[in-house]
Amino acid sequence: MRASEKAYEALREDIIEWRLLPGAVLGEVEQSERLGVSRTPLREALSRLTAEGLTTAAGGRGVVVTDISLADIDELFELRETLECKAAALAARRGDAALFEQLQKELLDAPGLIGAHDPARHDYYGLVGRLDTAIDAAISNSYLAQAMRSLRIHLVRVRRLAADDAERLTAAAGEHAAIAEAIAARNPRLAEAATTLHLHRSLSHLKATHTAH
Amino acid sequence: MRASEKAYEALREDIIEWRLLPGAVLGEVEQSERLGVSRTPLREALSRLTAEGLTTAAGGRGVVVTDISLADIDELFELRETLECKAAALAARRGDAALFEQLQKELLDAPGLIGAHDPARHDYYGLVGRLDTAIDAAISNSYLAQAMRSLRIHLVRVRRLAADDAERLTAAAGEHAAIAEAIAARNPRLAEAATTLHLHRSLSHLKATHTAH
DNA sequence: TTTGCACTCAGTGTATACAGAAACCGCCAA
DNA sequence: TTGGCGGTTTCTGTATACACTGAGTGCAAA
Repeated sequence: MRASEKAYEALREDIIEWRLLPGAVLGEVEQSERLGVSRTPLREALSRLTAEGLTTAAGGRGVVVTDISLADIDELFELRETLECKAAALAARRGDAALFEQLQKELLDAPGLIGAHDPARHDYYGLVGRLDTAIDAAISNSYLAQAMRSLRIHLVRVRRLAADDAERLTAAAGEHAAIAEAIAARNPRLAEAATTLHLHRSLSHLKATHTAH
Repeated sequence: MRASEKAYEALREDIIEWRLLPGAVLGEVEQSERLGVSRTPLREALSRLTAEGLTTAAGGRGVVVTDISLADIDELFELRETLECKAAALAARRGDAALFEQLQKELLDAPGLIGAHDPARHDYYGLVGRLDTAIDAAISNSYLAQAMRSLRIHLVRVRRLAADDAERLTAAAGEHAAIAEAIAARNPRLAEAATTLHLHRSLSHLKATHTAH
């Protein structure tokens, strides 16, 4: 793997996992020594992070990890609803019904996954990730897919703020199943509605746990 | 101005103005000599361009200018309609009515600008740009605004393909005026409808002139 | 005591040298 | 004639040295 790639992955993980907190200054020399690469590939990594919005250039004094406020989360979900509703509707028109039927079945069995001994919810998030991937492929619109990918980077970071309690995840799995069902049924409006519902519930849960802290 | 910024602007202009055609290979040494900067800032410029989708990394052999097919234009407008309709609706809810009333008036007078001796349509595009900026500001959603900005980079490039005939520009000015009017009237659904109409007409015109070539 | 200026230093921005990898060309063999 | 293999070459990827800018601090003067 290229050194710049390695540095990028490492820094992104550190930011998403909240090991590097908002406001932290990422000096080029400091980080290049920490990650064992030279300044040139590290600069490239910082450029990518800044372009994605995970860091911001603090004129002259390195880059700092961007903060995420409650207002940001609202904005993020506003865009997310716009993009994902459109994506779900398009997937319902263009997607492979059999694939989404299969995903629906697996999602209905997801409560079993959540109950299992998997602290990181690896299986569950993997399944949800497969639904995302399937939708991305079904919409066959690279620009929309790209916009959703760049959005998900921020969402993963926000997700870490919320308590991943089993109750919410079980409900979320059901909502995801409803989305998959609507797409499999080739019903764009229903897919949109199911997505809207899911996102509103996610946001409510997020805000509830966030304000609790 | 920083050398990397200078290189980025120069390359972006060259690509948008179709001086660097799709498929053109941008070698680091070659371009750094042409633009009078060293390879390091040029690499940063190429990274940004690739992140934005104007170029793609051609594994091992530099980066190449990306092509834009008719299918790409369809995808681009699919995303554009999604984002701009949402933006227009939000602007209608949150925007400053007086500002958009003013813009509407100016847009209704735009046919005068188009008739004037201005081969680059500088005044006209400036006015449309002010409407875009006003909407960006009104939505007060940095993520949505960012998504729209990255989209516009590609759109400017596509616009150069279409013949900027006075007839179409005059009609477009009227459509823009309708959008501004709907926002000023604080009517989200109307703003959305006006935007949908405008984008469909733009796309039709684009396709008509494109297939003519 | 406060304000302004200059000096210092840390850190980025740029250039360049070197290493490694991938593609192209030519040659040889089947 | 064509396919494969190896050398050469040119490119990117990385490291590092140097320059310049901007901020912080300390001292002096009002």
